[in-house]
Amino acid sequence: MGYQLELRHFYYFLAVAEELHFRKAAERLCISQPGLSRQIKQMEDILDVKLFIRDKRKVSLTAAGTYLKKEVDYIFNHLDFTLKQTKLVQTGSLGEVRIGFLGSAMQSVLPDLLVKANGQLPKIQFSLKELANTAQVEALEKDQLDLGFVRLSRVPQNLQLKAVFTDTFSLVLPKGHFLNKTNFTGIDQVSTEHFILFSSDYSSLYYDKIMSICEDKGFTPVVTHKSVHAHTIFKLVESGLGVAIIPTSLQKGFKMGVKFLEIPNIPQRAVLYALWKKDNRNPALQPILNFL
Amino acid sequence: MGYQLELRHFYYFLAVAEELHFRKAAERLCISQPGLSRQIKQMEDILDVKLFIRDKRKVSLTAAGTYLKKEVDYIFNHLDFTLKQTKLVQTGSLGEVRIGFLGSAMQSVLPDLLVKANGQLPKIQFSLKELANTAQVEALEKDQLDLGFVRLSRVPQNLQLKAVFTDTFSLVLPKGHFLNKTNFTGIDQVSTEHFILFSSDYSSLYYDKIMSICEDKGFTPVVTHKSVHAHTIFKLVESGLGVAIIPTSLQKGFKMGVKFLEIPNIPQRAVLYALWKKDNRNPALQPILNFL
DNA sequence: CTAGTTGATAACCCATAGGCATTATATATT
DNA sequence: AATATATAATGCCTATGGGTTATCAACTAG
Repeated sequence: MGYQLELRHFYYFLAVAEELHFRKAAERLCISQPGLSRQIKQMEDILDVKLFIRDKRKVSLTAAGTYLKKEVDYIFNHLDFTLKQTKLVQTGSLGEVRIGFLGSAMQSVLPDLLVKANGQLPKIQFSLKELANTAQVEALEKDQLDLGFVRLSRVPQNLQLKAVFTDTFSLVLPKGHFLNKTNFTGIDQVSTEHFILFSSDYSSLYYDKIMSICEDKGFTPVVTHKSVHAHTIFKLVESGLGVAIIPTSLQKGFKMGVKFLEIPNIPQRAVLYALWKKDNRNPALQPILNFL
Repeated sequence: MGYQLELRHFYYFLAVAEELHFRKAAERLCISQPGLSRQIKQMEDILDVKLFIRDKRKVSLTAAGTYLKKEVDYIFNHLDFTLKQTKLVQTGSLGEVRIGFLGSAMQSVLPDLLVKANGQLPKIQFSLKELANTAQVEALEKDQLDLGFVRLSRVPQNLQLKAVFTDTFSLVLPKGHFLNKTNFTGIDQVSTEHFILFSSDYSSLYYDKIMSICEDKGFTPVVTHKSVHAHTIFKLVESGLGVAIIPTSLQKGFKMGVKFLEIPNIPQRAVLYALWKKDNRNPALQPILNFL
C-alpha cells in the first residue's frame, strides 16, 4: 500500500502490452518473469484498473489498457524528445524538427524548404525520414515526427493538412514509343497498354487518382506491376514492360531511357500536403510552418 | 552509474524549480533536504545537463532547466489526465461503441438511442455501419462490431438477442391504386398483383414473414422484383411494377408517389432486435444496452 | 567576528525491486 | 484418463539504493 507509480511501471506495461506475453516481455526487459508479474499487478492496484486479461493461455489488453498504451506511447516519445531537446538547449543549438516525407516530396518542396530554413534559422536542425503515408500519420500521433509530407485527403481530427504543391500528371513511355509531344492528345491512346503504378498501400489517394484519370476516359487500365520507387517504375517502363502515370515533377533528376508527356485536359492533380499535429509542443515547428 | 530516470526525479525537479529553494522544496515533498539534493544531482548526471545554478545564496533555473520545467509540467498534466481517463474507460463512461444496423433501424430506434446516449454519456462515441443481417452476425463474432440491429429470430449461441421495436406491416401501393383507407379490408384484395420484396439474403426472416402473411390469406404472391433499399422498392411501386409489404415505420422520411395502408387483422409483426456478443469485452457497451 | 543562512557530503538504515524455486492452471499429447 | 508442456502467480530471500541524521563548507547580515 501507499506505493507510487514510477516510470519503470510504464516501461514494463508497454513491454507486456506489445509482447502480450509476460515471459517474453520479461526477457526483453532483462528481468525475471515473476518480478515483471508483480510490478504489473502493483501498477493495476495503484491505478485500481485492470490493464490485462490473463485468460486461458493468452494475455490481452482490456479497453482501459488499450487506451493507456496509446497515451503512454505518446507520452514516452514526447518525453524522449523533450530530454534530447533539453540537452540541445544547453549547448545552444536549440531546435530540431523531425520530418517524414514521401520520396516525391524530395523533388522540390522539401529541398526548397530546407534551404530557406537553413538560411534564416540556422539553429534549427532537421532529421529526415522517408516514410509511407500511413506510417507518417502514426508517427505524428505518437510524437515521433513533427511534420510530414503526404498524399492523403483525409486524416484524423487532431492532425492538420495543408496543400503545399499541386502538380499535373504525366505519362511515362519508353524512348521508342510511337507517341510524342505532337501526336499525343489523350490518355485513351494507351488504353490497351499495360500499366505500372505506385502501390496502393504506399499511397492509396494517388492510386485512386490514376484509376479515375483512366476511367474518365472510358477504360480500366491493366495494372501489371506496382512499385514504391519512381526509379523502379522508370526502369520497368524503359524495359518495355508497360507505361506509367506519375506526378509531372517526379521526372526531375532522372536520366533514363524514358520520355514524359504531360497529360492534357484532365482535372486531376497530384497534391502534396504538409501534415502536422495541431497541438504539437515543439517550438521549432511554428517558424518552419511559416515557410510553407 | 547506470541509473535510470524515474518519475520521482521529475516530481522533485518540479518542486525545486517552483520553490527555487532546496529546503522548502524538500519540506513540500516531505523528504529531507540532503536526499533531495542527491536526487537532483543524480538527475543532472543522468541527463548530462545542468538544470539549476546554485549561486551564492540563491538557486535559479538554467535555460535548459526552464525548457524542461515547461515540458514536464505539460507531461505531468497529460499523464494525470490520462490516468483519470483510463479509469473512466474501465467503468464504461468513456469509449467507443461500434454499431451495425439495417437501414430500417435508422427510422426511429437508432436515432432515439443515439440521442439518449449522447445526452447521458456524452463521452461515448459511436461508429455506425449499415450492414445486412448476416454481415452483422459475422462482424459481431469477429469483434469488429459491439452491437447490431437486425431482423433475425435465430442466432449463434454466443450472441444475445433482444427485441427493441415491434412494428405492424403496411401495404405499399401506387398513388392511383383503387384501394384506399376505407375500402381496404385485407391483403387478399391484392392477391393477383405482382409483389416487390426485400431480398431474402438481406433479411430472410422478413421475407418469410411476408410470405406467411399471404399464405395465411390463402395465396402465394408472385414476386417479380427484389431489392435491399426501401427507396428502390417505393420507386418500383410508384412506377406501377407491383405492390409491396413493408414494416409500417419505414414510410417515415419518404415523399414519393405511393400510399401506405396498414394491414389489419394479421398476427405477424416486424420485430427489430438488438444483437450483441454475450462476452463482449467493451465496457462502454453495457451502459448503452441499458438504454434499450 | 559571530550567528544564521544556504546546499553538499558522509555514514548508516531499511524498504523494496528483482531473483530463484515452486505452485496453480490450462492446453496439447499420449 | 494420464502425462507433458506451457503459461502466470506466489513465497521467500537478498542487496541495491533512496532516505535518514549529523556534519561540513560557503556565504551574508549585523
